Amino acid sequence: MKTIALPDRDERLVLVFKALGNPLRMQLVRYMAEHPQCITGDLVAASHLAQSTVSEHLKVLREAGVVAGTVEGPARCYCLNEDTLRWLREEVAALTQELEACCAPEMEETACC
Amino acid sequence: MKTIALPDRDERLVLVFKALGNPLRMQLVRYMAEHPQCITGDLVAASHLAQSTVSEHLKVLREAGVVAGTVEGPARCYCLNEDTLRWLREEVAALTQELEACCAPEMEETACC
DNA sequence: GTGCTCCATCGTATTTTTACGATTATCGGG
DNA sequence: CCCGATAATCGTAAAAATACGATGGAGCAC
Repeated sequence: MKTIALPDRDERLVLVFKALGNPLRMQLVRYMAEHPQCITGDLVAASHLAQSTVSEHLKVLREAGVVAGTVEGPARCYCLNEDTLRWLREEVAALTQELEACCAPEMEETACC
Repeated sequence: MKTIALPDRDERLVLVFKALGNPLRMQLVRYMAEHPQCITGDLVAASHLAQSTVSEHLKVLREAGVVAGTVEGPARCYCLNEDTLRWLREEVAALTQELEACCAPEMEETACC
């Protein structure tokens, strides 16, 4: 807690959550899930927003490791980073499990949970 | 896409991601995972921030359904909402699976992914 | 080289988030 | 009923995120 920095793991986790915690970026991610080989221009067209805006959002997703963008001729081909998504799923699962180990069996009346 | 609202599912997903996409809130969640019966005051003490600040963050987590706060005498007992975390894990898993169904086997050279 | 297409970055205005102190509300104990 | 303890809410200031047009840069065709 306090002023001390978060462990790298949580820092990355927060970065990924923050990247996914925006409506447009969520839509971009969904679009990429449905269109595995898409280019920035496709995403711009689908979003109905300015090209620069979409580009900024793609940067956030890139920096969080949620997507990868490879140069494909003059364009850039974007796709989701499966490793990150798998890692994210496991981190969320770990949170749940940590809980079950604590709150699990017979403490119904002891307190809130 | 466009100006049309997101489906409820994505709206909720964004809300949860946004709630978790903040360093302090992440720390609060971790604290709750380790201390299943904690009170607002505990979280305030651990965070070294003003009580009102922590209370606002707890509100964000509550409204996203990430935590539940039950009245426990004059205090409020907070704990993680396991249902939400399980749901979140499944949503993330669904994203990954959707991808694997598309990009899966032998398209190594066709494009970026 | 010139030009063209595609995209990232820059500068800026607007909106949202964050953090704080002060205030208000609620629950018990006397 | 009044009090003390515990938290939520309000008002405000500072910081960050968002969206845009304009500019700049990299790749390819010619």
